[in-house]
Amino acid sequence: MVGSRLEEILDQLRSGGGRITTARRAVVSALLEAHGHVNAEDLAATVQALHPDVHQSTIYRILDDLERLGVVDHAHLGHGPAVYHLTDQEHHHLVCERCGAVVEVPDQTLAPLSRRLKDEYGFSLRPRHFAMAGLCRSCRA
Amino acid sequence: MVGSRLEEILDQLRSGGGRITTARRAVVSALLEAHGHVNAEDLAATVQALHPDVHQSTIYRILDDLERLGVVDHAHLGHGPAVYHLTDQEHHHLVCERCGAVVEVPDQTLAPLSRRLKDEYGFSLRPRHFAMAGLCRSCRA
DNA sequence: TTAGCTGCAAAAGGTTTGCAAATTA
DNA sequence: TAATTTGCAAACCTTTTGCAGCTAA
Repeated sequence: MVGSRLEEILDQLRSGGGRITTARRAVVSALLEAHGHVNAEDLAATVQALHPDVHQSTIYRILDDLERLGVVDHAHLGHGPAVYHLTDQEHHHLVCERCGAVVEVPDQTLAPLSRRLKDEYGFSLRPRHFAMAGLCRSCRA
Repeated sequence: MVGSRLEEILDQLRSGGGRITTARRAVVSALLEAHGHVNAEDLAATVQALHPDVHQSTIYRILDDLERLGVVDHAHLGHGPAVYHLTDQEHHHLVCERCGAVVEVPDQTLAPLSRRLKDEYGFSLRPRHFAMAGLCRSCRA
């Protein structure tokens, strides 16, 4: 149920010392609606449909706050703007360099690589933050 | 020998219908000197040390041309500017989200993942284009 | 009441573009 | 000479910031 997830997140904000404002409620709702990756502009459009005077800069600030709380993460899926999503909707992104299609892959697909990088380089992969580029099925000639 | 590699690349430019100019020669030299990833600004600094009036926009245009020729590739290693490198200096990048350290890993480390993504998703990974984020040995607490 | 948010406007950072002048082949 | 490149300035796009006013607690 989405409503309770909303309240859960707002509670996290509250207990992190934050205040519940219209803008914050709206941004979290929009993220929940988005069901995946959204960029700040689309998020703004969704929020502003109901609350026209929520400024884009406020949205960036809220996303920042949520990210600091660990509720939201963002990824760079190509040359355009970053995309944001709730951390419980996590998945890895494969982005087609030609057509821009985004393929989502589950955690366990990256797990072996992740283990190897840790063993060989002491590096803890956090593979959600950046997308992996390539060519999708239909674009690779 | 670097000089011949330079001529090789200039030949590629020529046979691609391009002209050899001071700016182009200087950018390719700077790329050869760089021995790895450089961002446009650093590249500009190197070029401008000898040719002060080569403009930054010219450098972007040349990098674009070289990329179209397949001689150069770029990657996004974090939130900052893109970094460029010659395609024969290819390697994958692991970037520490905390301290910015860049670890280079060889192709074959990514090969199993690459194979799997192709099998399961029909996706051809081109993993050089985007860096993989995480925490380096000294930063993971 | 008062710390914390927000709107606004302006700036920042990286990159791209239009155009006229310079240069290469 | 003709077509490409270049320098410059200005625009662009995404994101950040300073500040004064507003609002949740």
